[in-house]
Amino acid sequence: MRLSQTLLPTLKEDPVEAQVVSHKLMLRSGMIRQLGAGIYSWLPLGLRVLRKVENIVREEMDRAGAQEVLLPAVQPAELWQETGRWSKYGAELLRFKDRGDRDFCFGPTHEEVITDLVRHELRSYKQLPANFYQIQTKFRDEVRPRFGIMRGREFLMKDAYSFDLDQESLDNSYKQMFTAYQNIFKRCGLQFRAVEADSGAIGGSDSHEFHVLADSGEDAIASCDSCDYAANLEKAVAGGSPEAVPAGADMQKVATPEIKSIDDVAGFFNISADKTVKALLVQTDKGEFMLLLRGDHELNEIKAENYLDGDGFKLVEPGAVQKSTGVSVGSLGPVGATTPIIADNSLAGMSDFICGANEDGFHLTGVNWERDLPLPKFADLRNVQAGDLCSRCGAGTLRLDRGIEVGHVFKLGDKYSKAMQMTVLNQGGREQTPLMGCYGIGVSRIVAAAIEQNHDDSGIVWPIFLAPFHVEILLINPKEEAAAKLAEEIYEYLKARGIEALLDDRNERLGVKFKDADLIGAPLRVVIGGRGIKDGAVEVQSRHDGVAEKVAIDAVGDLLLKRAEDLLKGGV
RNA sequence: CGGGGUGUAGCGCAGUCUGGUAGCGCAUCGGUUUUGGGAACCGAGGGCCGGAGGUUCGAAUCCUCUCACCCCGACCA
Repeated sequence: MRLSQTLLPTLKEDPVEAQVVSHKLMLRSGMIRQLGAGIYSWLPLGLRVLRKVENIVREEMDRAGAQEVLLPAVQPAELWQETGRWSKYGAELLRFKDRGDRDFCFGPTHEEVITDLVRHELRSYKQLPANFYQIQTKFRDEVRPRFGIMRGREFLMKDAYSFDLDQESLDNSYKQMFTAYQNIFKRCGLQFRAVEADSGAIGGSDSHEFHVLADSGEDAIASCDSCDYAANLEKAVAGGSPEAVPAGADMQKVATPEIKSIDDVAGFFNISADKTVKALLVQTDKGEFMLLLRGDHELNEIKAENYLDGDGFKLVEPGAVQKSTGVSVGSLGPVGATTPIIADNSLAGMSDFICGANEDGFHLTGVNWERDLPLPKFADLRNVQAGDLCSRCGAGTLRLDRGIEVGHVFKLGDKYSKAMQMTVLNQGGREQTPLMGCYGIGVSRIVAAAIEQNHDDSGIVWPIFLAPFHVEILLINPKEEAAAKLAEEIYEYLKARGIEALLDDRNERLGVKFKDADLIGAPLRVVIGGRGIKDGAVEVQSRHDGVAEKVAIDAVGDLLLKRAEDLLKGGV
């Protein structure tokens, strides 16, 4: 590609709206431009990278035996009503009507559509297992889109859906996808980790997320320092239930005016927060519940919601707490409470703890189970913290990292196939509901994630397989005839041998070209013209380490070819 | 959804408090000189000041209503 004929609007300065480095660099390097909140146009440079990711994903999916299809982006409401998701999916689902006043949505995911297709077309167990995938634009009307392409509303996603006759076969399909995903992220040059996950709104049982490790990641992931346990924060479980310690103090009611938060309480009694117990009032369609957590722990709403198994889970507003219990939130406590109580596992061994007295302006000290209040139900309700014991091996401790979720695999079971009455005839000639799996990859998000992991102060440092170009040919001055001719020759030479080259043949000053080349981040660069050419030499430079070397003109074509091929072989 | 902020030339901003008919830097176009890390000088073009309504002799500026975008929060007892 010739830069003189390409739309590549680079920016000297960081755009004010960009918070994270990938967003800044994608704007500065002219890869994308924003059209609306969470909606972006892809310019030629960005599109090339997007296509690279897409092709890697496509190749690995094909290799894993999946078949590519393309499903409609616009979907009729009827399908979503069949599975109940039309009412359940909420405001994230972009809905609209056609001219006949019929309801439609722009697909945020495609379980319904693929199941509908397959229930009409698959009749026999002999056609299973089957796995269909597509690479397509999705729309999710996110509460708060941010970080550019990282959390956009419109984004490019690869989604795959597997159909198997029985659990064993599903397990196998799942494993195949898991392996394919590892291959994909490796080829993209990403540092990633697969973690256990909650299956969330899409539903199902087994589930893993693939996270690219980055400080700017929106998700927290926990991993054990001594075994291979890794899970996202929603799912991670801390191990080691503490031994019960016998009571040593009497229960006392203490006046605590203006003491509301756990920090206040800990400060007032001059103790650490882990000696306190906090009470939270939540509600579901099954009524109100009081949840108890150690003062220094955080509620994990997903765990609580799963445990209570009711719809409409939410924290009761402070005002409503007052109305319901007669106590303000700051003094809420379990002793004498009339709402059903569920306590986090970590409270099982606690003794002599401090909690709200269920009376405004008072707390209780020296509280003990069974003596002062009945033993409640215990459950895992909290987020793990760094340093917690590992629940898998019991020996290691957990650490927390930030991750960008780039892939997610689920075992859906028969959730959708059953709801949509998809059956095939089994070997015995009876109708049987197949089991499904679904497998997503955020294709556009990978582009951002890759930049988060591969950049320096000057710009992007692309891993070879995602690089928009393998080589940038930097022609110092197009008016310098010998140099221009040489640049053209190298350009054609590389192109003919399958090496993607960008020729900067613009009539720009040298500094501008260098800055843009750094931003764009092609792994290899050759500088042609100026003082070098008089000595019969050009300069070959690696973006990765910045090392430059003088190369004789005759040798440069082959050297670049070799360098590029080495990189492509090594996948760096 | 709640709170905060910003909309003025392609981009970044000043002007708004105190109304008088729009300016700066970068970018763009023409010219001259320059040419190994974002050049210098001379000249030029480009804006119904987010939109609608109102107040006024007069509105970017004051009032009302809207739309868009950005940030923070929605993990707290």
